[in-house]
Amino acid sequence: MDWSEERTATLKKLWLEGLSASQVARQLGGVSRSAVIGKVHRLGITVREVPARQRATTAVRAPSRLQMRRPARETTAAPRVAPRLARTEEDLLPTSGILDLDVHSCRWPIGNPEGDDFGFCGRPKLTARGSYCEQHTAGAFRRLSGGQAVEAWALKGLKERVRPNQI
DNA sequence: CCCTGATTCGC
DNA sequence: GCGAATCAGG
Repeated sequence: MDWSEERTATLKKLWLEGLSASQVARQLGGVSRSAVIGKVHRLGITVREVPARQRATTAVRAPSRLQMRRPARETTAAPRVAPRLARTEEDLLPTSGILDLDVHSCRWPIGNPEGDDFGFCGRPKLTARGSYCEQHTAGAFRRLSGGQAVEAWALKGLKERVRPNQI
């Protein structure tokens, strides 16, 4: 079995509906749970629209599959320097809903996750491994007149609900 | 033991 | 890009 466009779409749909990896695998047929998880990661859709009632894990890194220790890659980690506030409102306009996100989309969350306006920046990511576009990565964000320097989405109270590097 | 997702890396 | 193997957990 290969990941045809159709099967990929089905996977994406079921996963975002909140089915577990094994459930998705059973429904698709011909693929293992691992295959589904691998594909989900490559698609960059780690966070689901409807979280499973029991999220089994809390994002722990697994050691190397072999004994071999290699230098830790900095792949899924958020940028070391947290992006700052947007300088203008235009910078905050989302271009993507969660269904539009792909591997190359900036995952900066915008709006209220429980509201209709919620979306993601969606502009091209600066690097393949990173999470954000150039603006959201590079410190193009400035503090507002208040003087505070924190992520815009954190200011809106989203921080407790959204883990940007896993979206 | 059943299950969950996360991660690595040979292929 | 793919996914088995292996990890940390519920």
